[in-house]
Amino acid sequence: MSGDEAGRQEPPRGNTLERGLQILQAFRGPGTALRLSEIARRTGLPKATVHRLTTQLVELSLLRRTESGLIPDIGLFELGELVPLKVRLREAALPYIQDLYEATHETVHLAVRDGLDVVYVEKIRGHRGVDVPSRVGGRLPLSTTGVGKVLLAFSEAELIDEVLRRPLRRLTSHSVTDAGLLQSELRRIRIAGVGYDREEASPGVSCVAAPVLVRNEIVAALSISVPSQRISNRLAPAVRTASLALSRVLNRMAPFSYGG
Amino acid sequence: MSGDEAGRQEPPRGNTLERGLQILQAFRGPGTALRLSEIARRTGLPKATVHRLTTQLVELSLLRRTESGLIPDIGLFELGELVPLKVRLREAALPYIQDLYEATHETVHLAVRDGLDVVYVEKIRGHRGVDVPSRVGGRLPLSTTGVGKVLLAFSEAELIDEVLRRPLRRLTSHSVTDAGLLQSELRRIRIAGVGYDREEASPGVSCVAAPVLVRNEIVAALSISVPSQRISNRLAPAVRTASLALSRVLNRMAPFSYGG
DNA sequence: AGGTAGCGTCTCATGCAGCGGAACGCTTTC
DNA sequence: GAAAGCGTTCCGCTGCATGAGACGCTACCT
Repeated sequence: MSGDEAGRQEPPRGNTLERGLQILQAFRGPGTALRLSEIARRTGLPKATVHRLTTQLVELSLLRRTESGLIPDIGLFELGELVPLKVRLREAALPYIQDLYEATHETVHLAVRDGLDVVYVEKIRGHRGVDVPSRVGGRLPLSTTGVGKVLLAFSEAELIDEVLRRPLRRLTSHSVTDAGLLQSELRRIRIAGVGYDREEASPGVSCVAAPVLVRNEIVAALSISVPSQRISNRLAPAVRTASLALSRVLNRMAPFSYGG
Repeated sequence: MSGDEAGRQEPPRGNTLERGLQILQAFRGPGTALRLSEIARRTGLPKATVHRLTTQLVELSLLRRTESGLIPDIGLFELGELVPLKVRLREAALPYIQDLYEATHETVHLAVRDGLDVVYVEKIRGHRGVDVPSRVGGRLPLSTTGVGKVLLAFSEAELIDEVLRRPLRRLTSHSVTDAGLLQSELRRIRIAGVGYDREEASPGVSCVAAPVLVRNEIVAALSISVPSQRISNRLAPAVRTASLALSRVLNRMAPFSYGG
């Protein structure tokens, strides 16, 4: 008999949509352009299948062929801009983000929570701003960033417990990995209305973050990231002012229109 | 016209990916949240099919159910941020866009060409900036906007002819609809290195645009939009400066990395 | 009350389109 | 010349997508 005792293989779930998505998500890893075989490797799909599906995706303008492989194309970008979470929230927040940038000339972030992750919605940077490794559309654990800790601090106790129960991931040597420490820090954040990140996500970079609350529910967080030596106590009031102003504006909008 | 082959009406091509995309694209129209029946109407797909596919899309985090209908969800946003055209180009351009904003405090646009359309890649706005109806990810005809005319002016003669051959769309009473007029304006743009839009896309709004050229090929355009009464001759040099600086930076990057 | 229109959901027989192992032709590398 | 990697194509099997239609529900009319 053939030794297929492993039974490892997924029962062939013929879900075309899911497979198409798998292929697109393969581009989340390192590298910009991927060759067909590389996609097959990352997704675990047979080469012939990847070939067929990518051909379709190219026709739909979601992927594009270049000499160095396939890359996500403009159609995918247009789809992404249909998401109210992104569009509406960003639109409302942008003027306040600009104020913040102009007052400090540092890198500004706008982020929301999804599951146990921070997802960055906007990132504004000038020439002088530090280039933190965050990416719009990228994810990081809640416990390792300024915005993450703020988003967590104002969430329901349930979610906080969930995070504390799990092992805390470490991005730098300064990352908080002790549950007790994190817990007391969350308490401090709730009182102060501001959270800090001291090189916990990226070496040499500190940041100050504040919550955006709508009807007492947290919907987003704003932050400023600076090289640690440039940290100053005039940053917190600036971030706090912006987050309060944005909160006030969002209160007047319909909840679903910003993705809540 | 008669060159069309017999296949007049699409026989039911069982292309799941295409249908999934159709459903997502239904959200391009007016309205944020769509009910299932409305999606069926817009796409022309049977209700049962839409039901099945939307269920899958929800599982994949591309759509989300709300009480007022389905809306695009965070997963779709994340996919959109995988597109180098958006990410790389934006990343490189952002500092210069910020300079431009800070110098003028007006609404700044970054756009590229796709086919015969302008596609907006970035839009930065403060409190004072006019709220033009453009949307990031949105499309407008090349001939009706400042960025569009600049993108066209520096394209191959082939493309220009193609546009001139077709009827020119009109967005306001000031829109250029005469091919001869447009042609001479394109010539002026090529000489001056700057293009103008005098209420041709939106009533009361004028704008100044400049090309971003890499190795003598146009890859994008920058613009500033202002209420017509605020138009001033110090805008053109500012836009020109930014576009030249950005061009210089992009020259040092690999072509495919910004979607070229 | 009934009547109607709209909504989302679920079923199920049918057949066709997705499936993927395998073979192919090509280039590059050793 | 062999081997390894690439993208492409073939083709028979079958499992899944398909969509008409029934169903239950709510809302809003008579």
